[in-house]
Amino acid sequence: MAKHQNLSDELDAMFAALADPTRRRVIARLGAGPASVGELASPLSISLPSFMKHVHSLESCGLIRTEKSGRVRTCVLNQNRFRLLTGWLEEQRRIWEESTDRLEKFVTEEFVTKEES
Amino acid sequence: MAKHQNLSDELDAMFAALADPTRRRVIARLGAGPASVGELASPLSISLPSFMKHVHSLESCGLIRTEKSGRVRTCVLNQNRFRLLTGWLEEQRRIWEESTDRLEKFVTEEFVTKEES
DNA sequence: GTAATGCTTAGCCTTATGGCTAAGCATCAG
DNA sequence: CTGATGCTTAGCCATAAGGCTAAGCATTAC
Repeated sequence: MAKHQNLSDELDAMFAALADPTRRRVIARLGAGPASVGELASPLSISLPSFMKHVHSLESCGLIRTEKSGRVRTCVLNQNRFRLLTGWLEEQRRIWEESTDRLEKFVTEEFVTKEES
Repeated sequence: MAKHQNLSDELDAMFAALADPTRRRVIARLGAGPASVGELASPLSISLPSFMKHVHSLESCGLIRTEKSGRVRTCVLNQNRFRLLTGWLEEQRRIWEESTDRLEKFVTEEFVTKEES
């Protein structure tokens, strides 16, 4: 039930979740549509208990949602969640582009100043 | 000297590097321009040796570059490196949008078929 | 009702991560 | 040349991550 904490903790969990090729593969597979735990695990030479840890990691950071029906647990991608990631990355780009702009403005002003003198 | 491995390992390292608030703070600060290790560490109640581990983590995954001049090590952001991340994220989006398109096409065709019959 | 299926729980093991202190080493300032 | 500065190295420690096996527990198929 642990609901979303602050943004920083959420980013921690999402970036950590994506820092593993198995979990990125799951994400990529789920992009094509929902799948059961068994379907997701079968192409991955790894035991099911180990695989379940990856599923929990992805679910607890919100990147996927899962639901159990009968004995089958189905996983679906939660696309909205990716906005937090792209949002952070875009923010970084904004910061450095702003700073680049300032530098260019400065250089231009210096240049003009020198030209004028 | 360990040069870049395969894309998957590079993504592992970069996502892992970003899964830590201290390192994200460093990235954000460097967006505004280069800084020395000391400048970066001073606002962060953490020992210098501990902080250096974060610097190394960021450098070894390529997100920053550093250079030592005299006794000062200066760090700069390596913006290009972010393309690998945004590239992967965009690829995921492409996958799921493609699949959504296919679904819409299917639904439309079903609808047309039923209308025609 | 029995057996197979699909996941789950429990618990163990090894390695990686991220913090620390203490001590070292190369510059730079005076 | 001596001391302060700025980073570095070495090494310790606690916790978390990610793998495994063995065993359990509902559901579904026969």
